[in-house]
Amino acid sequence: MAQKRASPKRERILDVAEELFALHGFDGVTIRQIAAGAEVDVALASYHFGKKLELFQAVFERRAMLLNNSRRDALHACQKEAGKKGPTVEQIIESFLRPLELAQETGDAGWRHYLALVAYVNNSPYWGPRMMSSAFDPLVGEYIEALRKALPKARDESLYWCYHNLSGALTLTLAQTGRIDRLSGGKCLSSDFQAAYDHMIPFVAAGFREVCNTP
Amino acid sequence: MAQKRASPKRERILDVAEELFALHGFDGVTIRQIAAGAEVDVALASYHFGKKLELFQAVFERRAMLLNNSRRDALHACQKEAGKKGPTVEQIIESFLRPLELAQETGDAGWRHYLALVAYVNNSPYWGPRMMSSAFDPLVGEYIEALRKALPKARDESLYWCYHNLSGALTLTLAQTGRIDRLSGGKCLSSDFQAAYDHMIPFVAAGFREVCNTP
DNA sequence: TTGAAAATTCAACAGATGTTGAATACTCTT
DNA sequence: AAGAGTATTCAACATCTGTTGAATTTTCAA
Repeated sequence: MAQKRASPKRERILDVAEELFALHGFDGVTIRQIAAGAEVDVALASYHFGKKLELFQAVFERRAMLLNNSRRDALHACQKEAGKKGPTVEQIIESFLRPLELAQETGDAGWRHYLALVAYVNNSPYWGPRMMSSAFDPLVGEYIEALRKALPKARDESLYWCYHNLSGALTLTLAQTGRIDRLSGGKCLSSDFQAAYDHMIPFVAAGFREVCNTP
Repeated sequence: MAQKRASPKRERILDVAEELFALHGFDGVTIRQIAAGAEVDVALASYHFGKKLELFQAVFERRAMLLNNSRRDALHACQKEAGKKGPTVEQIIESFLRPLELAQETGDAGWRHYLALVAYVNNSPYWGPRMMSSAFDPLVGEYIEALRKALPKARDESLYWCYHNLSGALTLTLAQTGRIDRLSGGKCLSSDFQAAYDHMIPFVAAGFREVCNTP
């Protein structure tokens, strides 16, 4: 049943589920924990979303399109600005990463939780193939085409493996495990997405150039 | 109770648990599923390992020391060979990644499952801080010191963020989600660790140089 | 205000879950 | 072969799980 009236408890269920699924995964969270966190009866989750799996998908899809639109706008903007010769590798990667940071700047903790959930899904051999490709692959294809244009000598395999490295570095960042905090003795913070991207962009761009410019 | 006699069923429990935990995570696997997979009674897991959490830890620790030793040998070997000036960034990263590949060459599927489990743990905001640092951080510290010596101009933050990028790219590789297979239309295979490292080593080395040579 | 539709709660189910204590089978030393 | 120690199974528990149908409350247009 589609919602007909504003139902704040419905949103609270999504918010709490988002946070808990990101932290413990699909099987590590019970409907009762979500209901308790949202201060809501257990049955309400089923009423609004049906099965547990459908709630999980609803959480995943709620912000997926917003994120895709934000990224697509950033990519097209830098393509328009670069003109006929096309954007540089740095500009393309920047347009891939910075939208994630803007989402954080709103101060909304929900986006932080959501990105950790995407990291969980993307890194999972079970959920990854089931949920990532339909939601994100089309836009990723656009990015890879843009990168191919910026790196004309690149072989296909090199391009995909390089994107894989970018995706991995990004995924571990979004997961916010706090491991770098301890490893660096507090010099680096998992919560500091801006610092992460400031270092990731030149790192990844240099990697692409090294691997994709030398056939 | 420590095992006093050779008990093949005990090993089978560890093998099956390794595979299932890697695929579905700690909460996504039941003791009964593990017992069924190992063709063993449910109670046997408790008899050998105690609580479910202790079984999980036993699986995680079984190969941790073997992996650490293999990596430490590789690092020390390339340090010895390089002499006083120390190994290059490529050599250090090679000694970090190639042992993972050798573990696969034995043909033992167990190592493949184990590495996917490490990826799951490392990417988890819940398990990462609890299990990774005690098992792997000491050796990671050695690697970072070696990298610092090879990149004398590097600031601490740069060094840690670059290692974070390396760790992320590696983690997604170990997870073997098969996403790159679909994305590349079969040109790249998640199961091909050698191809992954062949591209990852120059990619990451170039990234380190770019970020850590320009203060 | 009334009444219907939507939102929410209540109560309960059937099945699955981790764990345990007692019972049985196995293995090896003497 | 006897027997002690180990490995394994059997049977059962209390608790928790997702889900559902009925009852109740809230919302809002007429």
